Amino acid sequence: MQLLQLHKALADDTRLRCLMLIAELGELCVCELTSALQVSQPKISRHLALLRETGLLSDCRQGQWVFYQLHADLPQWALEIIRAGGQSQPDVLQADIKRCQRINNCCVTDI
Amino acid sequence: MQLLQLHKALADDTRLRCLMLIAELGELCVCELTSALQVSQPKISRHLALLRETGLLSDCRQGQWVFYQLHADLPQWALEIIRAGGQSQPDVLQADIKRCQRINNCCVTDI
DNA sequence: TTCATATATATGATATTCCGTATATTTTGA
DNA sequence: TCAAAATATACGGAATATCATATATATGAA
Repeated sequence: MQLLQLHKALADDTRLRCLMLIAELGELCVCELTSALQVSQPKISRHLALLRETGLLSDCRQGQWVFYQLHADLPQWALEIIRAGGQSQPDVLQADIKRCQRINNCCVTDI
Repeated sequence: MQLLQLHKALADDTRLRCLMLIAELGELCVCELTSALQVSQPKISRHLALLRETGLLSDCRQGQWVFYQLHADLPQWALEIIRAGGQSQPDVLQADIKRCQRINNCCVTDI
């Protein structure tokens, strides 16, 4: 993971919101992100694939669903960049979180 | 200054190195950055202009030279992202610093 | 096996970014 | 006023990125 690659990965609105949402809420599946960001499924999938290839996210299939989470091996400086970014626009993040309720969603897994 | 704009601004090798160098050394002029990064003057100028327009840098003309520095009004989260990034590749940063000696340069201003 | 759901990928068009080169602007000193 | 140095900008062209749409793959249930 290189610093330049991280900035490139986060230099897109869809990817940035996906990552911030996952950093805040833990693991999320594709359909949850689709409903939270209100964008098409192929678009979400493409961007998640890039975040995975960059090393920012890891995926884990559970049945029909694929859950994405922050990659376990992220270096400290990357975690700090992500965390600092989360403080920049709490309103945007909160709005995405609101739309991300698992209630009424496809994949209620636990609780 | 929006988080997305910051990541876009730093999603380029030339801009990233310029910013890291300035964050580390304080104010630098265009010719110093040109010699440190070994890239053409118009290329440096164009990228510095973008960093300035994004709000990351401010410029200050001193005679023939224009010095760039971190913008004074940067929010805390932006400073944290910059600082964390500086820890990611100390070797690259040190190499750029070495090439940035003011000795033999055009614009030795003080000391 | 067949169908429905969730996710991934391919494709071609559009938009954005980046670069080299040439040229313009500003400042200093002769 | 002229020349030189430092910096900025304009202008195509080339490379990248992004998107919508269509289609493929994988899983679970009937």
